Amino acid sequence: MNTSATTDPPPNGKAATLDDVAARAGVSTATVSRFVNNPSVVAEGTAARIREAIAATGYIPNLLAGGLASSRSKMVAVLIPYLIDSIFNDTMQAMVEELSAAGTTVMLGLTGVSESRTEDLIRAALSRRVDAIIFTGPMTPQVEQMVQRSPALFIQVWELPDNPIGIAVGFSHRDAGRDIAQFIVSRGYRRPHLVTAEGARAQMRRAGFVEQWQATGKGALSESSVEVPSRFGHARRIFAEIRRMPELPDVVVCGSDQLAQGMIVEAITSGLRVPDDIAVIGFGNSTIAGEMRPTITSVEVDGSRIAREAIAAIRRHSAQEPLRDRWIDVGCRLIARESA
Amino acid sequence: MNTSATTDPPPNGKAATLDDVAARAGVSTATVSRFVNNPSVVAEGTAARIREAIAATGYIPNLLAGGLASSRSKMVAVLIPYLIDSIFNDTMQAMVEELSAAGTTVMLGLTGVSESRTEDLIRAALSRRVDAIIFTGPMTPQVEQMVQRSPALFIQVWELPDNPIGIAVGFSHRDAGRDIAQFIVSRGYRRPHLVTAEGARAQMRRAGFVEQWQATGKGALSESSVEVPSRFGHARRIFAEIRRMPELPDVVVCGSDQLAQGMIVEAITSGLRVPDDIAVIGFGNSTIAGEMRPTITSVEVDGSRIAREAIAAIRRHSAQEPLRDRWIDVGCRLIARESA
DNA sequence: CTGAAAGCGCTTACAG
DNA sequence: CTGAAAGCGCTTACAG
Repeated sequence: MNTSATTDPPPNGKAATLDDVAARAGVSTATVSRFVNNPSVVAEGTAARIREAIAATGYIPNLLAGGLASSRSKMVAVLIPYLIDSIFNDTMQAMVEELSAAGTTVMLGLTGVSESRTEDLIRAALSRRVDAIIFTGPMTPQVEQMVQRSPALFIQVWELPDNPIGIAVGFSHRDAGRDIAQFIVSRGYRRPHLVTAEGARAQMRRAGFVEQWQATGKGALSESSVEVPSRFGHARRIFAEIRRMPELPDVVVCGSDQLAQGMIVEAITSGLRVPDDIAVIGFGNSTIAGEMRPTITSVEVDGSRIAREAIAAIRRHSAQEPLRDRWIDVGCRLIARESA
Repeated sequence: MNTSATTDPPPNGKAATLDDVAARAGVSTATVSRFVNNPSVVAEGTAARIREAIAATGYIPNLLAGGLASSRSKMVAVLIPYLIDSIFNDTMQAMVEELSAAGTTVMLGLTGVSESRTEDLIRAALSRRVDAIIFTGPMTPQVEQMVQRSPALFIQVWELPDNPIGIAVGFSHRDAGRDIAQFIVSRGYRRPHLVTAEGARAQMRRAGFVEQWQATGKGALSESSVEVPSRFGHARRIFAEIRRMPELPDVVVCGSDQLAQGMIVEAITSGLRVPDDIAVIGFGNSTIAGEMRPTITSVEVDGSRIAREAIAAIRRHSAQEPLRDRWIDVGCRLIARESA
């Protein structure tokens, strides 16, 4: 037990390096490096001396140097549109936690809906020589080109594009839309109102919904659109639109649980009962879906699974193993609760 | 105008380096480096040739190497407890956006409430030789020690501790608590119910509230406590507690707008009117505060200002300028809306 | 299991 | 305004 870690000042003014540790432990820097990265390959006696030296010097490896030398940065970029109210938040929470637990540094980029910002962030990620880029945004030719010539693994999550550059971990938004329509039909709703955000994924869900509704539904479909992301605050305007309709819809299909929550608040405030007078369906199964009153019928996406699959793929890619699949379909499932 | 950027393959299989650019432009690597980091110091003719070479080779600087050589990583760590429902989200959104816009890479760490995880993340940040660490968690001796011997600027945000290690950008939670009590008194409420989360900052607000209430309030104060973070989902239990009380409180003071939102939903669902039967106050002035029905009386914290001050401090620190203040008080202000 | 040494791709005094 | 060269702190074949 050596307690000098807290008392020994660094040898000089600056941070301890591998050299300092090696000198103190009486071994070469190569051996210290091996110990730090893969302790099992050094003899136990040597390891003990190195451990002591690391503690005594307060050595913290310089991953800038390490990454440069090994050309493996152990860093992954995570690019999402917003931090606030994003439908990806649960997935990203799991993603960031698991990456950190695996010793990977997470670079966060907020793309908003700006293509130029997205490109800047991709460029920044490539500048850091990230091992992978986890991406939720829409592809542009610029992004595609930058990413293609880089060795970083490009992972599109929350969707399954036809031709992913790297790999995709997600689900079919078209199928999700169909599932919702099917559910609505099975419950006997006849006047659905569909609220769709402008993004590509939301449009895919809309397409699936409309397709299925036209095939099996009975009654008229009305629609509204909102900016991305589908937020709580959009509900006020949408609800006003609905109230102006000659006949009230019997179910409102929302692009997020936050928007669904807003619709419920608007409905209740104006004296309607949910789901009796008007039913509401959300999307994403965020935590509040199960906590709202009434609880919100929503579509669950297994964010942890997406995170795990993405991380497994990164691990394989880093180990030079071939990627097994270009598409990893994690599916999604509708959870019927009180609101519809 | 040179369009070869999109057509020229990289010279060999790997990414272009400064050497490639320098060779193509017929200058030294030093000059290219200067051009990349400070274009104005190179002659215009030279600059033009370098620009062409960069475009042609698709050169993307390696910031691992750059950071190692300059010992300025242009990276900042942002450590927050959660991505979901966090009261910091608006501040952090602004922070990340402004950092990115300034060309700084953001390393994101999710500390949860775990001290060991916090320490791992601090260590990871120091391993990357970040220029600064933006921190919202509680200090531990371990964290303090690691951070103290590092050249990174340590910035505690959303609070003003007595003795910050680096600097603090925040506000007095005690004063915030006092302000809320004062508001309540001024509105004539007499039976406040205070819901406090376990975290240190929430406890400070509680202390300020209780102090002020005892000095100027009239009537009995009741209390509940919740886990951090103060979430929407906590409302159900708290409301049940309140209903069991012999006399209903006339105002519920919540630790976040999300919790306040939950309280409103619970109240309305059980047939109470807000604020007539029971008033509700939030904290943080998140976007939903102004969007909820009724809109939520809350305490505004200027997240953008916190972000800007933090970034200005980082800039000064990186430029070796002396820090001006150890505490930057951005204050906070109560915004009266419909809910109380 | 361990060491000597080259090399990763930049930056930056220093000199001109 | 520009170049030659040392150095940042690691990793990793290669050899033993």
